[in-house]
Amino acid sequence: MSERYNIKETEAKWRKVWTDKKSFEVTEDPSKPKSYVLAMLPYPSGRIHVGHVRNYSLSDVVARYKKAKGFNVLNPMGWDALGLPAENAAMERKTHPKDWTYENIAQMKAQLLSMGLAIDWSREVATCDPSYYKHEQKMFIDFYKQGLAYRKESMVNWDPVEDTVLANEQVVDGKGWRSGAPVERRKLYQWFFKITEFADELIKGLEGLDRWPDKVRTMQHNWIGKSQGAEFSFDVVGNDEKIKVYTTRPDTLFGASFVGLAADHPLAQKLAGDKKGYDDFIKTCQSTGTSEEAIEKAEKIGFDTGHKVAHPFIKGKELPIYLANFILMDYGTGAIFGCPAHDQRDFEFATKYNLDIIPVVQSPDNDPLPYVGDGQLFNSEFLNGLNKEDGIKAAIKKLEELGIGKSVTNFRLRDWGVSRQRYWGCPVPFIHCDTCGLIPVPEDQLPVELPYDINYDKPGNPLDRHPTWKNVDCPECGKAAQRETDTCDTFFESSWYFLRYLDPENKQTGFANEKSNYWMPVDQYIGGVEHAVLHLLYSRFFMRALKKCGYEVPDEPFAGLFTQGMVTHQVFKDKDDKWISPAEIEQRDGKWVKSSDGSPVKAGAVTKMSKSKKNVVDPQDIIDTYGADAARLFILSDSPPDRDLEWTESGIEGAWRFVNKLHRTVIDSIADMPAVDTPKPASFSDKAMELRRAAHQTIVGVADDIDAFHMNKAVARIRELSNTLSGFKPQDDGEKWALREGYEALIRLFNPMMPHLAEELWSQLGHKTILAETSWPAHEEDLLEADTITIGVQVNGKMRASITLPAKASKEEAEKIALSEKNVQKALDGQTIKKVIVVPGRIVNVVAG
RNA sequence: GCGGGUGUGGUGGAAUUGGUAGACGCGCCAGACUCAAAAUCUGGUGUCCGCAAGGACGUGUCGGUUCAAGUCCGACCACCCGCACCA
Repeated sequence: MSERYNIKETEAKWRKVWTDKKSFEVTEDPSKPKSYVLAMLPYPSGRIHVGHVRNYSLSDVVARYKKAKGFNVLNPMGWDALGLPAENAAMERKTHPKDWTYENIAQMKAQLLSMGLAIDWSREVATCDPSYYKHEQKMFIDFYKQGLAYRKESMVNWDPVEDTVLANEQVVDGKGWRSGAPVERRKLYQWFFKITEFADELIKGLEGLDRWPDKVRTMQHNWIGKSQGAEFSFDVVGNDEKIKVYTTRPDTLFGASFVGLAADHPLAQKLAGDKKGYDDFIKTCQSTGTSEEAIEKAEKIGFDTGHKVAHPFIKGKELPIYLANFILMDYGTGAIFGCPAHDQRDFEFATKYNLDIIPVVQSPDNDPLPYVGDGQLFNSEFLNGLNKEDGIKAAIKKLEELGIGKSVTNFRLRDWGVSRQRYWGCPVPFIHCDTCGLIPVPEDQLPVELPYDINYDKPGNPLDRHPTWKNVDCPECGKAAQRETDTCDTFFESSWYFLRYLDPENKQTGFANEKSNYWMPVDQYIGGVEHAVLHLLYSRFFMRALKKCGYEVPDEPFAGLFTQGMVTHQVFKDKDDKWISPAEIEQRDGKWVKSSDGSPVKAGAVTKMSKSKKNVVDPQDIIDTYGADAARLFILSDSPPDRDLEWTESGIEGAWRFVNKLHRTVIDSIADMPAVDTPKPASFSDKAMELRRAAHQTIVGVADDIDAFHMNKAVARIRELSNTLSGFKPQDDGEKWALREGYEALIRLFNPMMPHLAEELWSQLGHKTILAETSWPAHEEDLLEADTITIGVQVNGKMRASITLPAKASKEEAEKIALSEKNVQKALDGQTIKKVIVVPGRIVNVVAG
């Protein structure tokens, strides 16, 4: 009987071996194909969560697998260390964002190390380090010089009590999360990156990303939201003002019954500022959140300015001008014409304010209004009889002839607002001088470092009220000037970090071009689907922007992308209807009760892990109890990686049992195996051949599954082969040899998932090499085909029997065997056979009647 | 509101992309070992009828195409996620 597997000691032993041998540290090697495997870098919150374990288990499988397949694999790790949570923690716990962050990094690094990841830690970066953000300050200035960074006024959520800008997530039910005061919308001067300059290129680039999930490409496509339409101006009746509108449906212009302006449209104040109720209306609009969701969901309200515009096509017709809360100043021109008969929102608005609803498009199926589909135009003078497409063209042509409009391409994509009025971010490297204006910080004065001595006693931005930090001499004229106190959105850091890994020693100039040329683009990027748009789009924008500034980078940063699903867990409530952690409960007689006092517990839905619902599992507890291999295995089993994974106690226990069982059966089987490197026998028994086929088919199957990210299927195959091997009792030398061959293959196949156990067993089997430096097992082509197969036989499409026949049997043979089967005869019951369909290797279907 | 996704046994999920639905795992049931328990091992396990052989039903719902549909087409239903200052 073998000794029990000592997981803790063994796992630590092998991690030390990998570290000592620097197994995962790499350099550029042009003689080998490279593979840059990258997991999204974590935010250092303090503890790793199960989502991290899933992410890094996946990237580790890919990294180890690719390495075994002969690739020069780079798999780095770093810390997305700037951001809001550090400041919240600092305020709550009277600590400093920097101290809090670095403590968290130390803790989380220890946790990640315990997972046994094949990471090149020599390249580790933390984005809060001035040696990191120095480079982005340089980039920021480069962007500015190329016209890719600029300042303009923009709307923010403003907390009037805290005197600060609020993130959308800090707005709860329209109120500041801390102060509880109703949130206002305010305009502020802010920095923007001109992502819209590349809108078209970013759409076109999506076509080439064939190793990205379709859904992410679709989401980005829709996010950029290219639309073709017309822009034209209405004359305001009674004064010289013009209102420029954007529309994708100029063909419905004869159905227009009003013109709508965004509440913050430049003309709004002028047209309606003196009217009764205007201030209240603006206030109501400002109390709505700034998120698109909040605006779209809010009840559609309007304000009649009392002014009118002239219809450009219909002489003498005038349309009322309304302010409306559903019109976005950021999209199009911030003004629309409303055609209630053919637009859902306009329809609701017109119904509410009793405006005309004039149908001009005939629905072929007489659909009810509003009808947004294609159809023949009517009530539309020169457009009558045309369809939508031709109508749009004709309407634009007319607008052009009248000299009031033109065809335009519009994007939903807005420029990226990067200003944050917070401390724990990369300082925007600019100086405001009363004489010289806005001046970039000279390169030799970079980085602009964050001051350490700050306080959170007062509301607002700590940089803004710091006694000395913002005082600086103007680099141009030398007079007293002030630093920009805005910091950057933390998406800035994550937009280029994968370049920073490529040249870790070079702290001065960022990334060297030769090195980035070797490693870029990232071959396999892995992370949460929640980044489908922002982070992944910003990174794509960055490559193009950097290129424009002369940096040598590819257009597309990530050649392959995989987005993993969330990790979920069941939620529970105690007898007082309060959320209760799964760690505090247990099952007794099939019912959930609180462990401490046996009181009843209600089981709820399976949802995303969240602290507030207390359904969070700490992976460190799991690793400490079951070991890293079991944790990794569980998370890779069962659920396909792109779908949500439900965390269950029984699941992790099952994985742990398998780890132990593998260890036990391999150790117990050593006695049945020949010594390591025993030459292959000349011949094998049928039983041995069957075993060898199973092993070789599994080698190919697991590789295919990993290539396709079907880790759950790869694990299932490994378990199948393990079951086959553990039930095999060898009788002769050939069978013994086949058993060793099978186990050695098995160990190499599960090495990417359970690397500690694999190394241990590999060494127990007598190998002096380590698996981290051992190749993927080779397969023999002629062992991939079975010699007999079993296929089904249908009669009139219903399964009636299954037959076993040689794999190479002809159609005729298959038909003959099928028809002679007694259940087939019975099902035929003397009917005439009309047709027999034979799909070789698949099925026989007898059609009779 | 807009956009995206998912739906198969008690349960997580397989199904070579139109060809034996339920691989593999979890759970459950029975048995072996044990004074007992744990661990481990063996067998069973979609539902209904049947002692069995076997039969009927079965992939969210309804309809269609096909020799053959979880897979293709049409219409619905339910749930989940994202929406630009969370990372």
